[in-house]
Amino acid sequence: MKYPFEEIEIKWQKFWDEKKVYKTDLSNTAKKLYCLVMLPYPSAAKMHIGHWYNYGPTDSYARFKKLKGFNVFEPLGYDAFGLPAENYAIKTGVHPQDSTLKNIADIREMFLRMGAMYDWDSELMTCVPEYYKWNQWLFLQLYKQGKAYRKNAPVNWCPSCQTVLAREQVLSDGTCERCGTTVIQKALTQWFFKITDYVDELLDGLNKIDWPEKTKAMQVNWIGKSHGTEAEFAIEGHDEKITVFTTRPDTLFGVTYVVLAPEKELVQKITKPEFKEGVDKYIDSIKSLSEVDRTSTVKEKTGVPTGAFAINPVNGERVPIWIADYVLATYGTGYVMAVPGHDKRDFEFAKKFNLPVRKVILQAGTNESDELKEAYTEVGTMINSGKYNGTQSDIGIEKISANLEAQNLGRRTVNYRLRDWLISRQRYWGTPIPIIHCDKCGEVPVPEDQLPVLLPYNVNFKPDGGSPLAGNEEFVHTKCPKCGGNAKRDVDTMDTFVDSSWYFLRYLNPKFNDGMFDSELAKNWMPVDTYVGGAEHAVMHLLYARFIYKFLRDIGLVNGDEPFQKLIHQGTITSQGAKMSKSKGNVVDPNNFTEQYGADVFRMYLMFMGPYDLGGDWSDKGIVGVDRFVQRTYTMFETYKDIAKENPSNDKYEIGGLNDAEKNIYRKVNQTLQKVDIEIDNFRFNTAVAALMELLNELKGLNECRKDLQTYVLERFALMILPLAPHLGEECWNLLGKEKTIFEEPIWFEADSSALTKDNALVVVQINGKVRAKIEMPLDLPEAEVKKIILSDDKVKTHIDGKQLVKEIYVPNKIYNIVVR
RNA sequence: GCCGAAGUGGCGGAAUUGGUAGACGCGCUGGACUCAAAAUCCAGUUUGGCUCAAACCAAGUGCCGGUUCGAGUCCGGCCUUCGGUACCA
Repeated sequence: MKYPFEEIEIKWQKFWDEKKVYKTDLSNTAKKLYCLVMLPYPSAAKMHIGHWYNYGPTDSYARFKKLKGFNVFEPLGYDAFGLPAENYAIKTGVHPQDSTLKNIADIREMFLRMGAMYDWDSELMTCVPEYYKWNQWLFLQLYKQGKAYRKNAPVNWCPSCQTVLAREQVLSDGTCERCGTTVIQKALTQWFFKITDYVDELLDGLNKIDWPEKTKAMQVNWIGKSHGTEAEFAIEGHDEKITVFTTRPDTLFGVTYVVLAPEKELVQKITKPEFKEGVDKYIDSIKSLSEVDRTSTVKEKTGVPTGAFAINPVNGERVPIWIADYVLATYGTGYVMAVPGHDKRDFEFAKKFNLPVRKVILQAGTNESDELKEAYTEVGTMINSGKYNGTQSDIGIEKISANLEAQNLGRRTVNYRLRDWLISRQRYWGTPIPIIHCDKCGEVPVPEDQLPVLLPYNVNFKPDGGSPLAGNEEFVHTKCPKCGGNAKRDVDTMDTFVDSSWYFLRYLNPKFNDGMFDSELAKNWMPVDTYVGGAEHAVMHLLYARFIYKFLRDIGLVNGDEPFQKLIHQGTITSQGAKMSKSKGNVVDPNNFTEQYGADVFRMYLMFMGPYDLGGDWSDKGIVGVDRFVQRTYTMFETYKDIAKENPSNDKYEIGGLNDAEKNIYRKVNQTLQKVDIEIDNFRFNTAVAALMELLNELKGLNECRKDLQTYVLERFALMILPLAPHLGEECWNLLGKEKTIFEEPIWFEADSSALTKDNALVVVQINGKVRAKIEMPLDLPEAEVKKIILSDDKVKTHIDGKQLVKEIYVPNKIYNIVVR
């Protein structure tokens, strides 16, 4: 009979639900395992194959761990605030709350259909006051410590999303991470979280966690720590100084000009009157450029002189001050000393504007008088550098830095690329920022007992350039908590990455009323043991969550320094070579396959396709193979219906007491047990499925085994397939005639180690590295015996006859390599 | 440019510490069953040579070179693809 998946899937889902088999007892922490998967965003677009690929295999891992005796906590929630719902509302008029709740219902249904073992009592969504109240509370705690602050700064503005973005949310090509529109720069007063307070810890903590090296490298690069020296250049005729940051103080003698970022205020102060027009014009021309154009490395460098001069602290030399857009106001001090001889960018710039190039580092094997064709940026011997001449430049770095410090003209310092996290959003569908602006008292935090600041339902969320909440009079007008006078609420909402930076703590008790989360539970259940999600969050979510976790630790709410111990990235499933998206029209609907083959086959096929972290281009070519495997499995269990009732198995069999067919199968099943165990544990589902297929092929000889051994084998087969195809697994177990289901009483069979050995060894004979024969012989034979057998082999003889044996290498029970001449 | 990962049959992909390359699956070919087809089952399937066939021989894991008794795996130099990042001083 064909495996009736519709019937069987519904049957077990209902059963699991009724028995509440997935409810985790959080009071039992002896063998706790927190398995977390990044919470889905409930967008209007239906779940696609990528979702199944993310959630299905992770659930299989969690189930496997449960069978292995772990007390597994596997929760699920919804990242329910955010732009797409609001944009959808603008387009269709459907309120974000309504569409979001509907989408959540759809997603939940899909997860049930998948047969995932989520603890539904822990389900949460971020868009309800019970949740976002605690975003506000978190904000206030950060605020109290000066870690949430407001400043006017040039920020990234997405003209399409009509909101500012954090730096991490701007892609490398200068476009918006969400919508792909080119982001522009705007100076605005916005709220920031001071992630930079934790910068060193965020860097060092990476050494303590089991994450993909690639991801750690991305965070390291993003944080961008660099050691260097600040040097002070006096400005001719001004009291102010220009402090530059450099990683190469050894090249200070090669400075031939100084460059300021055009937007720095100092520029206005020092520009000579006769240069003012040129400078103003230049600054204007820069403003009209987008961030993409501005930072493009291909673009020719531009700049203008200010007419002012700076004094080099090491040699008192007078050098011109320029402004140029290749110097960024946001990195270092915004001022740069230019050493064209030994910096690529400075070289280019100097060549273009005919500024002098001075060689101060001599490349080994070249002459002082050789003209520099390009900047030499490596270590060399210092020249034209006064008393440092002849010094190796890497030593010169130390010497000059020490000297600057001694003269109070500079200091060694550290610079970071990481900037504070901009969390304000000029949008509606998010957490209101709990701040009141009072004319008298200024910025006043909403008292904690007045939280949550509710997000009003009625609001005009059509974009008109400002925050939608500003249009809701009732929301905006309030009393100042300090003086009682009329005041206005902050009308911005928070970046949704705030929601997702601590949701995993809330899962432990989403109904908790006395705080952000149940701190006691968190102390017992954190860190998350295994976290699975997309690599695209490497420098956004995964950095923010680490930061917030460290802050929560500092205010005593959690123990430990890192929230996610082990991190796994699932690969991306593409379709026709591209990411699946509605606009490309290449979205593959999972329902096509679940309707035809059932959830188990589909899940298993996704796992069988290839390595989990690789992803790949979608093709349904092989799904019939997995379907056949499931059909054959089901047929086999039907054939042996109720066998466990009539012929209970032993826990173990003595190899010696088995006939050949039994021996083979007994060994194979135990080998597979060991293999499947290791493979699933390491998220190598493809090889786990393959091992089970191999076993099934071997079980053709099952009817030649004694009955109770048949039970032994089938019990193990059912158990192994269960994490991968949960409905089928339960059904198979049930067919054996078992009273209890596996998930009521999770068990796992350990492999019988005595069954993993072989009777014979197959020794491969190589002659000059080429395989010439394969000879079966008893295990662990002394080498001399082995040699005797091999040299008497006909095939071997033909290859060594008449030749001289030079060398022999024997790898016991495996390889015998003979070198002849 | 820099950082990271990958490149294996017609296809998806296997291969402890260097030790039988191609597991498992798809597809294809042949056969069984069938009036026929589908489904299912059995056998074969890296390429080339030789052969009725088997045996056998040769080549083969992106390219070139190296280390080694032995390299998909290690080392050096490239090429391609995919991610990340990009004037960071």
